[in-house]
This record gives sequence, C-alpha cells and structure tokens, in this order.
Amino acid sequence: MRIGEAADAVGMTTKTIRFYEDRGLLPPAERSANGYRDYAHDTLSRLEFIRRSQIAGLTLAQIQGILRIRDSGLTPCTHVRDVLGKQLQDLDRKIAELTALRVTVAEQYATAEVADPQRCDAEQICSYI
Amino acid sequence: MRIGEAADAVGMTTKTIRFYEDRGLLPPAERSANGYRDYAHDTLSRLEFIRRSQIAGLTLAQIQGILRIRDSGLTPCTHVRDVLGKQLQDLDRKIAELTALRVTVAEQYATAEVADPQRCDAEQICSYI
DNA sequence: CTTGACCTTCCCCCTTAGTGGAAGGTCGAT
DNA sequence: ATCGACCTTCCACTAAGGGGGAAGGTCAAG
Repeated sequence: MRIGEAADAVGMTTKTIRFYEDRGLLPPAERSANGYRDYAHDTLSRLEFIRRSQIAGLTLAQIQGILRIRDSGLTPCTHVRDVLGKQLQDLDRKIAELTALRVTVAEQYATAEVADPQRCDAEQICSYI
Repeated sequence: MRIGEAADAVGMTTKTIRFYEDRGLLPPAERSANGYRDYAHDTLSRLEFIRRSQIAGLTLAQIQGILRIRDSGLTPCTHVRDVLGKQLQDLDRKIAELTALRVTVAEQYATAEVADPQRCDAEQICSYI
C-alpha cells in the first residue's frame, strides 16, 4: 500500500504519516523498487491506535512510549495503565486550574459589568484587572 | 530607570521587557545618552498591569488590545468587559472539553485497572485505547 | 509523447511566551 | 588599565503537531 492509500484509509495526510515516521511512531517504512513507501495492512491499525490515543489526549511522546514497549515484544498494559492514570491526574489538575481561574475572571467581569466607565481612573490602565 | 532595575522591581527578566517592547505592549523606550533604555515610573504600572492580565489568563494579543485603547486616550472599560466576557466563555468551553475528556479517560483507566495483562491480544497494540 | 497523479527529500512556516547565547559597547571601582 | 556588572542587537531555540511548497523522480493512460 502506498502512502496516499494509507492516508486515505485512516483519514490522515501523507505529511502526517511521514511526520510520524520521522518522530519514530512508525518504523522506517519498507520501500518498493521505485523507492516509494510500501505499507502492510497492520500499519493502518497502528495509525488508528495513534489517533485513538490522541483522542484520549495523549501526547505523541506518550504514544511513542507505548508503541516502543509493544515493539519490544512486551505487552504495554501496565505502562498504558500508568499513562492513563497520569493523564487523569493532569486532567484533574487542569480542570481545577481553569475552574479557579474562572472564579477570578467571573469576579472581574461582574465588576466590569456594573461599573461606570466615567469613573475610570485616568491614572491607571484599567480598574477591573 | 535602567531595564535591569525595572525588571527587578516587577520581577521580570530584562529579556521579557525587551520582548514586550518588541511586541508592542510597551512603547519604544526612551534612551539615555549611552543608548540604554531609560524607563519612567509609570512603566512599572504598565508591566504590572500586563502581569495581572496574564494571571487572568489573557493572551498578550488581548492585553495589547486593551493597552492600545488606553494609549489612544480612551477608557478601555467597555473593551475590557468584552474581553473578560469572551475569556469566561473560553474558560467554560475548555472546562467542558476537559471534563468530557476526563470521562472517556476515566473509563479507559477503569478498564485497564481491572484487566488481566495475560489476556492482552498480541494482534492489537492495546485493548484499552 | 505528454499529461496528470502520484511519490521522494528538503527546508521553511505557523501557534505562545518567552529563553539562551554570541558579539560587542559602557560604566564605576579597584 | 582592567575587571565585573551592566547594557545593546540579533539569531536561534523550546514544546506540539503538523502544513506549505519547491525541485525532482515514477508510472499508467490517452
């Protein structure tokens, strides 16, 4: 399978597939006699795994970590569990940060909504922030 | 005031202050006879305003928009209210996105926690993702 | 034989908010 | 006179995930 067919099959661009190879998420592709990349069918599952992992919010570096374990012949289950656990922690932290920020901004917005622009102090840039 | 003193006064680096000038958040600095930047005291309030705005999660582009209105002699109150309103919307959207993602990842994690690594299918990369 | 649709490598570009470092000028104190 | 601590400009680089496009090779169809 040529790179364009693989790209169409999984809904990525050829640029993205070459980029993943360059980043080590895909092994160096087999080449046809003319130098074109020639993919076996299991490359598609690998690409789809990458996409599912991205939907779960994993970074390419994390995905690469999982794939490397798989490629070494081991089962990455334990590692995947750890990565998912860390991802949960990260999400909780980010949600907490954004929620706290929302409180601050909501207060500022409430102040700005009821304020009188005429009373804006010319000495400072803005009294709401 | 030289750039290093200004930086120390507000807790930024000289690099950051030059960067803000380059981005148009600070007007081109006055120069001493030797070519050194020479800041008046009100630059400090401007830098502190930038920092407070960043704490509210505003981007430098948004902050620049507010400062430009201020520099044109107008009161930026109305614009600030709009920017804060948009920021609230953005925060709500991001929180909703992360919360939805958290649900997905939590399900995957729950599956991975109770699973038996021995049953990992060698044909696929990982059954949890 | 030429056209068009593929493919190759290569390098530069984008986003955000800076950071690091090189090469060189300036100043006060020793 | 020279040392260290400043300052100047400019260029490159970071994380993340690709996108754009040039210059050139390959292949089947008309």
